[in-house]
Amino acid sequence: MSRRSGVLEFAVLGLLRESPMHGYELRKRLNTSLGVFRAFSYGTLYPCLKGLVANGWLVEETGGAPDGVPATALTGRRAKIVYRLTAAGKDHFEELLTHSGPDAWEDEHFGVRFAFFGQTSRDVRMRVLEGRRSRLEERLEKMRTSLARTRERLDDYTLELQRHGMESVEREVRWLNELIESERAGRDQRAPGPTERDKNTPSGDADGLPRHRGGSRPDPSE
Amino acid sequence: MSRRSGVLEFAVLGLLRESPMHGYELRKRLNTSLGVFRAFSYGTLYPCLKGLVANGWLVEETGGAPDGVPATALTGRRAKIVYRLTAAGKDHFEELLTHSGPDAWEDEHFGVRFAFFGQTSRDVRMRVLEGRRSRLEERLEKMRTSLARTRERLDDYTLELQRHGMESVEREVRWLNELIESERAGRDQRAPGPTERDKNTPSGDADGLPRHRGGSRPDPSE
DNA sequence: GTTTTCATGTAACCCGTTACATGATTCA
DNA sequence: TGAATCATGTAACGGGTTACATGAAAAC
Repeated sequence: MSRRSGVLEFAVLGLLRESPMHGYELRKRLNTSLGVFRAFSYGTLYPCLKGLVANGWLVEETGGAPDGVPATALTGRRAKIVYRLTAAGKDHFEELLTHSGPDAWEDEHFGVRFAFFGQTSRDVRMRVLEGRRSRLEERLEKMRTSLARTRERLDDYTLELQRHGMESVEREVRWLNELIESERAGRDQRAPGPTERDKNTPSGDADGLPRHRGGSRPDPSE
Repeated sequence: MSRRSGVLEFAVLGLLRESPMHGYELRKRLNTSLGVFRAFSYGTLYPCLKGLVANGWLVEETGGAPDGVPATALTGRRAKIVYRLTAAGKDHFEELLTHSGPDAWEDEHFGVRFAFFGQTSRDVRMRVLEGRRSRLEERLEKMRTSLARTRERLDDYTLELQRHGMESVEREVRWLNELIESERAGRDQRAPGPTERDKNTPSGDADGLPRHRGGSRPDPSE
C-alpha cells in the first residue's frame, strides 16, 4: 500500500528525527542538504508522507495544536500540516540505520546513508563504507576486463568515455579509503550498542573526518 | 504506441548504424561499450526494438535471408532476429545527432551522445560539450550558494558529502575543458555541413583527443 | 543426456515526474 | 489589488526492472 521508496522514506525519517516539518519545507531540505544527488517532487513526497503516517512512523499535526491552541501562535505563520516522528518511527529509523542490508552500498542508497552517518555507530559506518568500496572495486574489475576484451574495436571517443568513467570510480575508491582510514583512527566510538541514548548532541565535530587539507596527497593506494 | 525512451532509442540506432545485430548481442554491447553508465534489460530492449520497427527505422531479418538463403550460412550459428537500420532510420539518426536539443547535456543523455561523437561534425561536438559544461557550472553555482546558506547547520558528514559532490562536478568541468580545448585545436573538421556524406570511414583516429599522458598533472585549476 | 549459454518475449510492478487543480499568505 | 511564494494534493503517464515462460544450440 502506498509508495515505499526506500531512499525517500529513509531520508524523510532522518530529517524529521532532527525536527518536525511540513512537506514543503521537507522537500527543500531534501533537495539541498541531501539533494546534491537526489531531487524529489511533491508528487512523490506527499503520497510517501501519507504512507508513513499510515504506518505509524509519523503523526500529522494540523491546525489545532494539542490543546486547541491555533498553530499560528507557534511559528508566527500558519503551518498547514506539520509531520512529527513518533516513537515507533524513531525505532524504525534506528532499525534502518543499523540493519543496512547489501543495497546500502548501491549508488542510489549510499549517498543518503552517508548523509545520516552522524546518527550511527562507528561499526555501522565502517560496514557501509567498506561495503561500498568493495562494490566499486567489483565494478572496476568488470570494467577492466570488458575494456581489455573490446579495446581494439572502440573508437577514440568511446574509449575516452570509458577511461573517464573508470577514473571516476577510482577516485571514489580513493575517497572511501581516506574515510575508512580516518574512521579507523577516529578517537570517538559513539554508541557501540545501536538504539537510543545520546539524544541531541548537536554533533560538534566529534568525528575524525579527513578535514581536507589542500587536497590530493600523491595517492598512497596503488 | 510503444516505449519511446530517448537514450535507448538513440543508442540502438547508433549501434545498428555500425552493423546489424540481434537483440541479445545488442544488449551486451549496450552494457559494455556504453554501459559504464547505463544498463538495460530485455524487458526494455525488446519492446523498444518493436517500436523502432513499427516506425520504419529498423527492419527485422528473420530466418530466411534476402533470397531464401538460411541465415545459418552467414554466421555459422543461427541468428534468430537480426535488426538492420533502414535508410529512413539512418536519416532519423543523423537528425538526432545534429539536432541535439538542450537535454543532450543532461546526465542521462550526455554519456550516450558522447559515445557517438565519432559520427558527428565538430560543431555539434562543440555545442554539446559546451552545453554540458555550462549546465554543470550552473549546477555548481547552485551548490555553492546553497552551501553558503546552510553550512553552519550541517554536520561533518553531510558537509563532507557535499564537498565530495562538488569536487566531482568540478572534475568533470576540467575534463570538459580539456576536451573542448583539444577539439578546438583539432586538425580535422569532418563535415561542417550536417547531414549525409562521409559514409563509412571507420573513423581511424582522426580526432585530437587529449591522448591522456600518465594522468593527473598537479591540478592547475585551484 | 544434462547443464550452460544463447535468444526472445511478456505481464506485473516500481519509483518517480509532469501537469494540473486549489487555495492561503506575503509583498509590491 | 494583483503577483509571487508558500503549501497541499492528485491523475496520468514514463521509463525502467523483475520474474516469469519458452525454447534452441553448445559444451561437458
